[in-house]
Amino acid sequence: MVAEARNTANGDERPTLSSSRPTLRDVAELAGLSVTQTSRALNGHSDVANDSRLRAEQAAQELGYVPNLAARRLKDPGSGTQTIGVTLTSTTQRFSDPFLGDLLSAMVDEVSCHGFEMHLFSPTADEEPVAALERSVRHKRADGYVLLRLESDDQRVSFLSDAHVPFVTLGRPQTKGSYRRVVGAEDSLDSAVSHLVDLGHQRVGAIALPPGYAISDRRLIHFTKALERHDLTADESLITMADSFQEDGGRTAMEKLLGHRQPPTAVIGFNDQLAIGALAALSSRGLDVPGDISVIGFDDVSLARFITPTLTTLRQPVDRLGQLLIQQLLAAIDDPESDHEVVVKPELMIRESTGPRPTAATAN
Amino acid sequence: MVAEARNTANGDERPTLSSSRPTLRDVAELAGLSVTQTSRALNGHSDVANDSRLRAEQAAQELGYVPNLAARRLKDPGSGTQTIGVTLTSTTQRFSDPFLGDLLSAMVDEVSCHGFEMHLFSPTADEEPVAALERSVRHKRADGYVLLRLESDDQRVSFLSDAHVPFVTLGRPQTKGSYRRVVGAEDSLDSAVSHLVDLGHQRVGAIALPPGYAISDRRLIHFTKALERHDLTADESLITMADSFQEDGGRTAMEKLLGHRQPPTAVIGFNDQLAIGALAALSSRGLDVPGDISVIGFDDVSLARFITPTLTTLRQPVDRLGQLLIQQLLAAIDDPESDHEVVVKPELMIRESTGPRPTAATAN
DNA sequence: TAAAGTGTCCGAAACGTTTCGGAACAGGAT
DNA sequence: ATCCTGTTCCGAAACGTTTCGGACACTTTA
Repeated sequence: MVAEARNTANGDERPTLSSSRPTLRDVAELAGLSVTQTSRALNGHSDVANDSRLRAEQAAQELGYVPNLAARRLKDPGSGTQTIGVTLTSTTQRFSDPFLGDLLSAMVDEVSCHGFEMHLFSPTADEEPVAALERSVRHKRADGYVLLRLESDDQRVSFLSDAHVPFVTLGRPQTKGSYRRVVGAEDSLDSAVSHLVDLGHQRVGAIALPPGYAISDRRLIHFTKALERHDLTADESLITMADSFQEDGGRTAMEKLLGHRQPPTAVIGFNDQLAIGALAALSSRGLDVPGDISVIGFDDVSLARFITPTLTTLRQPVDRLGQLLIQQLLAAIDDPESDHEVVVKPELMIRESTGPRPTAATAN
Repeated sequence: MVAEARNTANGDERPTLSSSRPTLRDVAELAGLSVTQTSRALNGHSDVANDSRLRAEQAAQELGYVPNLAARRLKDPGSGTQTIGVTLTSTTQRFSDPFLGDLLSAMVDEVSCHGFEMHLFSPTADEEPVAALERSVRHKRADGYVLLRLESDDQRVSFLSDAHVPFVTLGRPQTKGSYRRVVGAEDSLDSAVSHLVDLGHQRVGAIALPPGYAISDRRLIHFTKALERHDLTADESLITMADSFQEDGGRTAMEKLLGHRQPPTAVIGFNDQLAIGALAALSSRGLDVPGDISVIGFDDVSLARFITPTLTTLRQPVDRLGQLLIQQLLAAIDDPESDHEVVVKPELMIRESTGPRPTAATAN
């Protein structure tokens, strides 16, 4: 009878498709229930009869009911936004890096698998990196955050820790605190150095990432450790800091190394873009790779297999990294004060850019 | 008297700083105003005394008041989310393309300049491309959308048009409707062909983007037009569709072209990744670029300057594209039914990968 | 003096949801 | 009859904001 009253009231064919979205009240009327019961039915509470639940669900279906998130959040601020935030450090450190681009793609996919959405933001030009994050947190835009391109002593980590907001990091900053993180294996660079030593190289140089980032320090430390483990003298002058994460940084760094009075016979770029920049520098000097000098990269971006020579590099399983980051973050959202570290081991992909140490070692 | 009652009720020193965020009521009490007036003061309405406005602002400042977005949106659904949505077509078409990565970066920057946030999403593996968009629209997650990687007859365009949701596209789909779009200049490929003709080339091949995308068709049309304009016969067999946007697609396409009984002496890849894949194919065949064959790309990703040989390519001003997309979208949000097209002209960057037509033309 | 206008203010209602407290009812045990 | 238990239901309040309509005190105009 209630249903009948509804039908005549609303017109014949269509159930109030008129203006805006149907509300819970509309569903309740159609189902012949109170708003309360309809809410409980749709949210799977226990004290609702099976029959009622069915009617409620069917009515919701029929009306194309979609709950109003604003209202829900207003009533129950703890309900969360079903959104995760991803933040970049600065406007100049961006997705030009194909590694970051791929990582982002992987994260987007994993996020939607879990029914979440992704919120992406960066500080404006005149802001501190942490400012954009503060804004997002204040507005409760996301349930948790992924921090990329960590700085050595990253303010964002301490801010989120203090605010008790869940987050996950790629890489391990110096900042103390309990949180979840995904990091590369400690000994990743060892296999690269090992490979070079097997080929007879003694003087192994490095093009390091710009200082100030957590990952820069880490890779540097593991590189020197790897050298020591192979009884090579860690010659400080064979390590050059690049001034960017991109190809041009790699090129100028390589040129600096070639100016050395006794240049290395092999060089490891701490990411693929740096290595590719190094290759460009070598090519324009007329040097042959790997004939005159061997080059190794880090990340294994898709391009590494398509340049000439193809690039020997430490492969990071970028899809898996993205998945892990999101999974860890969701775990952190469920259990805020947790502390966990997932280690992922890069794998050396041997290609054309590495070869035996040249016999007459003095190039240039 | 009201203020006095308030004070005694709340205790002496602190104005209810206890637990969660301060509300408008707290600000009002501190300012000695009604909630109504405080709201109007903070929102810059006209019927509030200067003195009151000052007190309200100061109180808000002191309490660190941040308006509750959920409540605001609940009351006034037209107020918008200050968010724009960016959607990708499918999970496999992602930011591996450095062009898309750079574009996204540019958009993120521009978005934050305008005080907006960005919402990024993609359909899950088993969804239609339009499904993720529908979800986002239903939940009113964003005020408008940027559509990338448009398909020839893109369902998302018609869906958003029908739903009267503002959006902007990169490229021009076939779907009719009035909306804003940013497109490359019609004659972009003409300068590339012109350059090759100047170098004496007669047989110019193309590695086209996979079919089904708006941009694929467009570039193809302009390519053949450019050939005609230079009185070259448009030999269909010299045009190969790549089966992906990435390097491997370019490689296999190039190999196919090399299998031609009379291969082209110059090839244009319709994006840089395809061109780089082509270079890889040529290199593994032992062919010299540009000695044996010239190669041109499209986009000018940062890498184009660092491979060997450096890549002649049509530069897309990616930062400007990103800015324009966002600006157009914001304009569309202000004026929903607008129709506008912004044309951006790519510029030919001549580098090492193009040279004179080889004298003994029959390679291989 | 009355009417009309101006500048400033406020109470109350509304947005759509969830939840608290209790009500109505059935059945079984006392 | 009375009490208890359990199931199913609902009214009303609450979340924090904006806005509608009206109110008050003054000043200007007729």
